[in-house]
Formats: sequence, C-alpha cells, structure tokens
Amino acid sequence: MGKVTIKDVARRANVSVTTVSNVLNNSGRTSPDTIRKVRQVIEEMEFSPSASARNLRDKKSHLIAVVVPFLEKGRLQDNPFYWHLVLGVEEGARNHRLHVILLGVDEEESFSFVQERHLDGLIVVGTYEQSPIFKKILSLDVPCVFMDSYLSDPNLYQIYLDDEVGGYLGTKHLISLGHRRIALLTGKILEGGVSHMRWLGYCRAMEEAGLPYDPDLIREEPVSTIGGYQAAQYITDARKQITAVFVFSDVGAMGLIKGLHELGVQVPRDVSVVGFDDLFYTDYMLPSLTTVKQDIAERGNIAVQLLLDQISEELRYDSRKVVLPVSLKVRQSTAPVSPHHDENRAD
Amino acid sequence: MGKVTIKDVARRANVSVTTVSNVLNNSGRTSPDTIRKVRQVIEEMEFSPSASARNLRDKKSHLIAVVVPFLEKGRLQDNPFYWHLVLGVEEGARNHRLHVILLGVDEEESFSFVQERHLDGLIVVGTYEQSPIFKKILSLDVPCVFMDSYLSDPNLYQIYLDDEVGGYLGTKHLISLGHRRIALLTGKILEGGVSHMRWLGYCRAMEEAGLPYDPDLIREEPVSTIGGYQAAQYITDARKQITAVFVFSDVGAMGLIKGLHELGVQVPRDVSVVGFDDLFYTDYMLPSLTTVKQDIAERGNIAVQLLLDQISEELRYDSRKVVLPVSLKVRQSTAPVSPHHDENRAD
DNA sequence: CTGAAAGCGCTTACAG
DNA sequence: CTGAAAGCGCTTACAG
Repeated sequence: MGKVTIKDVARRANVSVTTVSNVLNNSGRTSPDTIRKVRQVIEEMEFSPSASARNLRDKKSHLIAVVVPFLEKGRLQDNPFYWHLVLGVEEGARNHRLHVILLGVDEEESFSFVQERHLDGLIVVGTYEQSPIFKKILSLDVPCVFMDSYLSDPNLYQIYLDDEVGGYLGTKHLISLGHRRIALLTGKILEGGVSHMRWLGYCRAMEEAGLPYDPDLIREEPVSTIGGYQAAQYITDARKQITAVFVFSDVGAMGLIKGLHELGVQVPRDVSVVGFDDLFYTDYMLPSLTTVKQDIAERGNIAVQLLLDQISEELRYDSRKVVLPVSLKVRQSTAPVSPHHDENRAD
Repeated sequence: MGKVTIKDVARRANVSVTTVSNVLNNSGRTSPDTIRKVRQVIEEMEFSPSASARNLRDKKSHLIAVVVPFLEKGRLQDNPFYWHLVLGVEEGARNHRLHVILLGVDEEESFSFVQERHLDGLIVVGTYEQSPIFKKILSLDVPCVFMDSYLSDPNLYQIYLDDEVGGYLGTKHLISLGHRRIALLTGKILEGGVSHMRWLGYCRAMEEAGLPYDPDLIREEPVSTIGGYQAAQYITDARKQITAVFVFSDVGAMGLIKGLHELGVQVPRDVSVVGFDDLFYTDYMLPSLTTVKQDIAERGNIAVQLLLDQISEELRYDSRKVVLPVSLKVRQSTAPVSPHHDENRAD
C-alpha cells in the first residue's frame, strides 16, 4: 500500500503541499476551514510525516544518545544504576518528544554516528578529562551533558552529585557509631573524579574527628559486585583492625557483605558497611543496606532538561553545572562498634 | 563551519557526486585510483554521509526500537532484567550497524513514530494477545520480534524461554527436597502467557509426584520486589502449611525472603525459596538464591538476529519461534524440608 | 490565505 | 569507468 506522503494528502484535500505543511506545523497561515479539512484527510489516510525528510531539511533529528563507556570489552555494565539512569533519560526525552538511542562505546569509537544522524545532543556518562572518549566528544561540537565527570572547563554542561558531601555523610555516620578504622572501597581514584570527591569527603570527616589518615585503609579495587566480594579478604585482615567499610557503590557493598559472610564475619555485628547509590533493592538486602541516597532517575530527567537548555540556548538552571543533593539512608548494615571487637582481633 | 557534504567532497576530489557515492558504497564501478583519491579527500574533510538523506531515499533507517510497556504509569520498571535484555539488544545491534531506540509505551501510544522514523524493526517485550498494544503493533506492518508473549499466530517471530520446563525444574527440585506444600508467586496468569506456562510446569511436577493441586497455594500477586515482600504474610499463615515457595522472578524472591525474615521465618531453614531469571546479584544474596537460569543478554542478541532474518527474509533459524533453554541453578535458598517444621506450625 | 518552486544530501537508473 | 539528472518527502522564503 506504500507510505502516504504529504503529496497524497494535498491531492485528496484539494490543496497544495504547502498548505498541508502549514497545517502540520500550525504555522497560523491557514484558514480554519482548510485546517479542518486537511486534518480530516490526514486522519483518514493515517498520514504521518517522514522524519527523514524533516531531518534532512532542518538538520535536527529529535534524537539524542546516551553514551555509556564499556567497562568490560564489548558489553555494558551490569550495574542497575545505569538502567535507572537510562529510564530517567527516556522519561525526560519522552516528555519533550525526543527519542533516545542507547550506545555503548569503547575507545575505538569514532563517533561518526553523531554527524551521520544529526543527533541533537549527547548525554555522556562516566568519562573524565584524560579519556580519549572525552576528547573525541569535545571535537564533535554537539550539545552535550556530562554526568559524573568533574570536567574543569566551565563552558561544559555537567550534572553530578554532591559527592564530597556523600563521602562525608557516610564516613561521619560511621564515626558517630564509634568506628575509627574505617576502610574505603573506592574504585580507581582519578584526580577530580567522582571517587576522588567522595574520598575528600571521607578525609574531611576523619580529620574533623581527629582520626588519623591511613593509606592502608583505602582500596582502589573496582566497586563492582565481584570487586566488593574479593575485597572481603583484605578487610578482615586482623592487622588492619577494620571495623567499618564505606563502599562507593551498592553493588560493591553487596559483594563485600557476601564475602564477609563467607569468612564468618557478620554485618553489622563485626563490621559495619555503608554503600552508595540507594539502588532499588538495598532495602531488601539482608541486612538492609545503609547507603548514600541519590535520585538516579531524576538525574536522567534533569540531564535531558539541561541538554534542551543548551540546544535552545536559554538557561533554565543558574549555571551549567547542576549538583544534586545526596542524603544518608540509615538501615541495618551499620551499628555501633562492638566492645568485643578488639579482643576478637587480638588473637 | 558547516557540515561537509558529498558535493564538497566531489569538488575537492575533482569528480562527480556520483563517483563519490559509488566509492562510499563500494559499488565496484570505480577505478582504484579514483577510489584512493576520493577516500583520501573523505578522510581529510572528515566527511560522513547524512543518514537522513540516505534514509529518505532508501526508506530504511538502520534504527530499531525496543518497546517496553510500562507497568507503573509513565515509568519503566526497576527490574534489572530489562537492563540485561536491552544490553543484549544493544550489543547485537551494534554488531549489525544498527542503532537502538529505547521506548516505554502505554496503551495510549499511537506508534506513529514507527512510520515517521521508518524504523527497520521492533523488539517488543512482554505483551500478550489481548493487549491493545499488541493489536496496534500488528497493524503497523513492520518487522517485529516478540519476547515472552506466546502469540498463537504462527507467522509472528517470537523468542521466549522454555517456561514450562522452568516451572517444572524449580518445582521438581523442591519436591526432591521433600517439600509437599509448595506455594507459587506467579504474577497475573494470562491464558498462554509466561506465568501460565510456568504454572503448567509446576502442575506437571506436582502431578508426577502424586501431590495434590491446591489453588490456595497459588498467588497471582505481582512478582515485583514489593509484591514478594507483601506475600510473606500469606505464605507464613500456619493453616497453609507452606514449606517452600517458587517465585516467578528473582526480584520477587528477594522481596519475599526479606518479608519472611522480618516475620522471623528463616530461609531455607523454615521455608525454601526458588526464584526465576538468575539476575547478576542472586549469587550475592544472603542466602544466595536458587533460581531458574536464563541467559538474558543472549536473548537480546538473538532478538536482533531474528529481526534481521525477517527483514532480509532469509531464515537463519529453523522456525519463527526460538525457544531458549533454562536450567536450574541450585544455591542456598533451598534445603530439605525440616523435620521440626510441622511441630513449629502446630502451635 | 494559498501555491509554485527551490533545496536539504543522498542514490540510482541512464547515457556516454 | 564517469557524470548529469531525477527523485526521496518534507519546509520555507517568495509571490500573489
């Protein structure tokens, strides 16, 4: 039956394609009668205008991409964090009649698709200043919103959490429970990156409490589930005298708790654990996880807003950087340091 | 600086646009020398051909959409299952130079975007024969692959799990551990749907073992995390004498275990629990979850394959229905029915 | 208020 | 082996 085009509509409605187009775009140059007639024909013929043709004219695709760098070769990450985020983006995009392409990229990626598809914008997750991906994206000259990237260029649009405060809150909570030997599972700490900021918050809390900083307490292992799991051995090393661990992701915290459990160490009785993200399932873990909470889906929403601001060049937010608040969600994986602890570790 | 077009390339290379196009598409009608020259200019000018223009000509967009119906109003589901699935699709699509649009739809959705964007195909998750969404999609006349939908029309391309066997394996495992009162948390059971198939497997296992079917054991609550959590009360009702529960999703199983825990019921000592999906974190739960395993990401991959088969009209698979195997992953959430159980429940 | 025409950037018969 | 030209389905000055 072939696709119905604007020409078909024009013929059937006895008007020119110009007029149909004007009706389509509510240009206001058309008489009410004509509008009615054309609309009816459009309805009858189930006409929907070709996006390709429009894009070709307007150099706009109404298409944005969420770009997520791979960790593992060729496969995106398990962490449900990304799913929540993408859901937020999808929701935000839908409200603005935009479609979202999901894209995993590695360092080989040429990003030619951005030009090819005339993408309206990019939402880039988890890159950093030294990343080759970051450099390529910059040279693209396309509207971008960077998430969790702490880029120094003030002209870039960015959205991130108040990571320093997150690091501070989690640490402070543990300190208030009497913990003094607080380990950190950070993931790779890059100058000015997310982990770095959280680490700074940790340092501030420790210093405020007059607690010494011990590099032995900091583990830069990946904060994946398996990474947390594997860290359990280190954490329980008696010489470290660790009574609490702050893991910079919920999936990592889950792995750690599992690992500790298998080593016969109970959470929170023997070791307290704090996570980061507040994934949907943390409330259902055993024990439920004390964690630093963020509204991940909301971030996705705001990312779309910020992208549109940039495209339309009218700032809805005060600045090009949007910092979202975090809060501490206290659950059952943290407890006061137990008096018998030191004895246990003594032998 | 303005986008470089094929015209610019032609001019700079001293050839016609036809020739550039021929080089671009490896038509074989061009002399090696010309090819070399044109390729160099393309490189120099960083030319990448406009997808819009191509799409307009070819009526192909190299764009597919993953369509996921909302559960909650306006927001997609938390279940990481979808994330795994979408990752699989993204991976499959990438290998075939396709891009993936992610789209949440409700029953109001007009699906006009399919025509507007000349989508090459759709991967539709979790619909069913009576669904208005299903009907709309059919009338679209676009290549589709349906997942988990059990549609009777033999002309449709479908991919699903061996759900009946999944239901059978999980139930049989519990029976082999001595359980006789095995409850089911199914989610809504629709004639011929996923839950229905799994339920059939349950019935087969029960019957084989000579165990009576008791409708009181079947709960059609949603198998979301919270759904599982809320079912705990019912499960522990002493009169039901339930010693094992088979939950048709891992997230639901997690919720249930949490709910049971809060009621003082221990898993697997008091009640055994089997899940379904084998999400990445089930190995890290406490207790780790016995569950019916499927390769979710692989499904996404195959969905893309199947879609391409349909587009190119060459069957790579024997049939239009691909059924993927499931297996039982035994972990720590199931145990032999305990002898003290009946006594406990007696009071 | 309406329409004829140019043009967006490609590809593909067609001619040479 | 190469090129001039038509056409994909729109939108937008421009003219009336």
